[in-house]
Amino acid sequence: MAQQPKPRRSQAERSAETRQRLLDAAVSLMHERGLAGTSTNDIAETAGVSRGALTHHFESREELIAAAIEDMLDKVIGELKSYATRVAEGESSSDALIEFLYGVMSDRLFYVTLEYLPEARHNAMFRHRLVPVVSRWHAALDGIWGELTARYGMKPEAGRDLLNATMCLIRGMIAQTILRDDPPYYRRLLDFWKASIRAQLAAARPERNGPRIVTIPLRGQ
Amino acid sequence: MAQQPKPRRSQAERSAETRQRLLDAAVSLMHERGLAGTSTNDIAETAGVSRGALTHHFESREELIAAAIEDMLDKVIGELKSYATRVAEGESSSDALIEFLYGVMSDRLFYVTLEYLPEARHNAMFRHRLVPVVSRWHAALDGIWGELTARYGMKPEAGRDLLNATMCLIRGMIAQTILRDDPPYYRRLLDFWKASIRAQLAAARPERNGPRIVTIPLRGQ
DNA sequence: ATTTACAAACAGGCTTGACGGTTTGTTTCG
DNA sequence: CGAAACAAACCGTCAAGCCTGTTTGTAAAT
Repeated sequence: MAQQPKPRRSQAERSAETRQRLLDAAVSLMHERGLAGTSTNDIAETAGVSRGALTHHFESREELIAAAIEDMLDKVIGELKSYATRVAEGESSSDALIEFLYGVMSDRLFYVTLEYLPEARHNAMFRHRLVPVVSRWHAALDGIWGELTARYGMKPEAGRDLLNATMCLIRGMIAQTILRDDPPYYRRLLDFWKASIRAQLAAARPERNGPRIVTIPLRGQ
Repeated sequence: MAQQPKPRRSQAERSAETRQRLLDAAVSLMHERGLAGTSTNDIAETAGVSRGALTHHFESREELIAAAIEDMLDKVIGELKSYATRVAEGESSSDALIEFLYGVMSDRLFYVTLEYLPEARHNAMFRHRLVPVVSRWHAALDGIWGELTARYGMKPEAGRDLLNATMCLIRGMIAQTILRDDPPYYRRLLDFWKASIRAQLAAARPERNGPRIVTIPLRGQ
């Protein structure tokens, strides 16, 4: 019989852990069963706490869901910033960045987003609660991308267009995976996009190694 | 007292109208209140028929929702095909096509799609029911786009990449509108994309009017 | 001892699918 | 043709299930 591990945790510790377990459970269930299929009962059970504990920590289901999304996004923003420092140290290509972004989005992030977007669309309270968090996420994205495009001597505005297009493309791809299961298709599309970005970045600094893709049409002139 | 307009409709006519009213109501409500906020009660009320009539025509809520989506998609496929004939007659540019596609998607189509995608993701029956309809939609898209790219002498594969990227971009943009209300942003992004497509199409037929966008970097060489 | 964290039971509301009954249209047959 | 038999469309009600938020009770920390 092992000694019971009871290190007499402080209230703050107990509380924080319970809260975190609930947040994690909420995100996992949203991902696995969808928002509609995620009841407060399920969340409490998955978290291994009672429903009473849940109602103690969160005023309503909506509040819990919003907090869970916020927590998820903050963690991903952390990942993004740590990646940004690596880019700043010159350890990244546009290909790698696109691959990284697609990885982050398709791991769980955008599938969970697809779960709560409808709710955000029809529930103003919920939406307003989430907008600032999403803004932080975009700011973090802008930072890392600005780093990259600046290095290529690209104008910030043009770079931002490229970033925004990239993110929209990734969103659209992931949304499509739900009704079209075709990995080679997505692989091909992502490679196509990486090549496009490479070409545009190369075109942005013609003084260095010059544009390689755009030279092809010159034969015709 | 006006004569009651009772042209003694046949059973088939009565039935078809009731059914159609239910389908239309279901799509409208999905768009306005979301899938979760659309009960069979609401649908029957909006359609102006009794709930009994609803259960008579559709075995279950799920079946009704699926039929409504199918109906919506089939109608849009119709629009698409009629647009395709206009393209075949040479009455369209890539700019106009992109604008048309964005218009179709953002009018209702993709917002409704965002409503049922989560359900499709977690409900295999529902998903399998929808896959063939979505395939028809993509086939219609391929047709119209192939028409356009062929006219520009572009290889079918390259053209398809462009189409797929365009559709994913549009999907991602529309998804983003829910948490980012910023029309100029979307306008700008769409214009950016139209320019990109124009450049790629121009590059595909250098023998005609030659590439205009890609000539800029030549100064540096 | 008092506040905080947690637990369990409860009540109200909503939704879906099922069922019996009614109206309307169609077909059969004298 | 006309009535009767049949089938389809339609209506209103009901019961079972689930979910959320509330309330009441207990244990743990300060």
